[in-house]
Formats: sequence, structure tokens, C-alpha cells
Amino acid sequence: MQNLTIKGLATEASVGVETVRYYQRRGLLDVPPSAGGIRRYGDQDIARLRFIRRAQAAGFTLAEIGELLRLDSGTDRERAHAIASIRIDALDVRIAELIDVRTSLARLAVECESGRDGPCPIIESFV
Amino acid sequence: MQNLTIKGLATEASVGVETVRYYQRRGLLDVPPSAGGIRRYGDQDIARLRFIRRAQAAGFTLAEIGELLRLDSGTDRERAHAIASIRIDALDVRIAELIDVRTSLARLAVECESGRDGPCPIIESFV
DNA sequence: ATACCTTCCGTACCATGGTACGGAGTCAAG
DNA sequence: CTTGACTCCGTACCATGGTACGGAAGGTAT
Repeated sequence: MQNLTIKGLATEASVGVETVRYYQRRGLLDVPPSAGGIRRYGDQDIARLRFIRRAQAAGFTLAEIGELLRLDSGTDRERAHAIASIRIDALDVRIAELIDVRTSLARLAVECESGRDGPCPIIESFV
Repeated sequence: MQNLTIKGLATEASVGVETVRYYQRRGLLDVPPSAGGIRRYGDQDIARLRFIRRAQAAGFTLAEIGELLRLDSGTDRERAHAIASIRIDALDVRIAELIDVRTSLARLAVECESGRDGPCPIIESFV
């Protein structure tokens, strides 16, 4: 099934056409051979594109994602493992941070609800 | 205690001098009156600057942080509460997302460790 | 076969969050 | 009273991750 146009591909992953083209330029997505002027895309492309978006949500930069994608078709398991480990550690730190901040914000929200006058102590609630 | 120079302030919050100046331009930090050509900073400035960095780590943009700071010295508790709630919801979504991705990455790491040849199925482990 | 929508491609532009640079002034130590 | 570090301010530049634009060619419904 190599039947999607670039717009179909973009739609499948909820991104814009220009974004797909940008990823192609960055070397993150293949540029399929042009069949009479129009390029066609298939399932692998959708998977790859969705992967990029998920990895981005995880805090990977496009450069890092590029490395992951190259590893995906390479054979350097050690390197792939190393990269994953580094990212996992970073994610753990980040998740802890976010939970921390969420706690502060929740405290702030409660304090703002108790109906006293004056400003909410936003900065203090983050100390 | 209004005794720090801009460098002292920056150092207290582990940022660069230029970053402090940038935040001043953005209206996130006060520009104290110039005492004979040199401006001096105190504890409130440190707290504010640290707050900015913490909020940034939480995924707030500088524009949002600006709004929070304005609320901190305003009296619109309702608005402050509303903003906090919105952010808490966004944080919950994001935290869940990150945990999800962390799980995928952990799976990937395990698969990469089991010493078979060939590439790690990086994209697949994110499905 | 005539609109009308896409595609393709290159190039330009955008927002965000800084970082660097240059020149003039300030300040503290030797 | 000079040297060296720091300050102030404006302006320029940077990386990241896109988004927009314009013209030529392809595809499709009427």
C-alpha cells in the first residue's frame, strides 16, 4: 500500500504538509521516488512520522530523533541502548520536576480559592 | 538587602547576565533604579528569577510566566485560580504522556540488551 | 477542456528563547 | 591614578522547529 499523497500522509499523523516536507529536508523521512510527478507514501512512512511526533513529545530534539531513526535501521544495539538509557534518565528527572510543579500549582489553586482579598502568592507557592 | 549586581543576581539563579537582561526586556523582571550608573538587586529579584526558571521547567512559556507574575501582584484571585487550573490539567496530560514514552523507551532498552543481532525495533517499540 | 485542488520545489519568513558584540561609563585594588 | 573587571544599553546574531509563498506541473470532477 503505497497510495497516499503527501497530504494524506500528513493527515494520518496530524501534521501539516509543510512539516512533512521539513522532516524530509532534515533527513527524518524518506523521499519516495516520484511516480509521474507525484510521490506516494505508505504505512512505513506513517509509522515513521508518528514515531517522530511521539519522540518529540518525549523531549527528543529532531537531531536526536534522527539518530534514533538511523539506529533503527542499523545494527548498533549498544548505542541504541545507551541513547535510550540517557533519555530515560532525563525523562525521570523531568517527570519528577513536573509533578513537583504540579503540586505547587495545586497549592496555589487552593490558596486562591480561599476567598481572602489581595493577590495570590504565586511566587511563594513555588518555593 | 539590595546589594547584588546583575552578575550576582544571575549567579544566584544559575543563569547568564544576558538572560537576566533579556527577562527585563520581556518585562519579567523589574529594572531597579540606577544608583550612580549601577543597578542593585535583592532577594525579591532572586525569588522572581528562580520562579521564572522553575515555571519554565514546568513547561510554561515566558508569556505565560509573565501573566502569572502580573497576577502575583494583582488582586484577581479568580483569574489566577483559572490559569492555575488550566496549567494543572495540561501538566497532568503531559506527565501521563511522558510516563507513556518512558515505558516505551524502557521496553526498547530491554530489547536492545537481549543480545540478538540486527537493529533494535525502535519505531515499533513506540507503537 | 476548463476550473480547481494538490503537488513539487526553492526560498523566505516567523516565533521563541536566548547569546554575542561594541562602546561608553563605573568601581575597587594595587 | 591606572588597570582590569564589571555594568549599561542598543543592536545584531543564533538555533530550533516550523509556516508561508509563488510558480509550474499533475490529477480530477463537471
